[in-house]
Amino acid sequence: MVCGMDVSYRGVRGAGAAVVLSYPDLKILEKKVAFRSVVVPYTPTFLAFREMPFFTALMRRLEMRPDVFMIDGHGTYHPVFCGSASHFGVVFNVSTIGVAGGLMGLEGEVKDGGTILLKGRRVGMAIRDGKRGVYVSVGHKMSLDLAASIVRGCIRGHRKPEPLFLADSISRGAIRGELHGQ
DNA sequence: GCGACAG
DNA sequence: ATCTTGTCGC
Repeated sequence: MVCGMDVSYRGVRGAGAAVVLSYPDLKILEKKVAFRSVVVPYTPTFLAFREMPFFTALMRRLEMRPDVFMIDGHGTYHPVFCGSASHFGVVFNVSTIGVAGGLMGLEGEVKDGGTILLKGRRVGMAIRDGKRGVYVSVGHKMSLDLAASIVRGCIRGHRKPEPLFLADSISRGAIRGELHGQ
């Protein structure tokens, strides 16, 4: 089972969504949403501090035990090799994969074909389906090759792999729905 | 319609 | 990430 997690915002309010899918058939097994008010502003390379409260709430609500978590953000592709996907994996001691739509332009960053090197370390891979692709990096307890293989196995005709595509649309629908309930 | 993308 | 509106395309 693979679980996609993402957070959508509307002003100070945010909605986090976790979607558990079977693998490799990608059938939805569980969905959870958690609302919170954010207190931490967004600062590049510190995304985890803003999103962890949502992930923690979602982990409390999840009933299933996914084998791997897919996070909308980077893993080892980070100044200190610890992006939000890594941070989350370490805190909960689970396997994680970071998937993001773009690079940040970090110091010591080199693109070697589809491979991303950071200060000489192989920290990411570009995975493309159509015109634009996504960047995959290891979060925690996972090899880059397996992470890339799993992400490829979750692509279903969208730029983002299905677990994140679903978590993204569910969290967006949830935060917009909260507006209508006020 | 839904998703991608311009901007 | 979000705001907003239209257009192109499957």
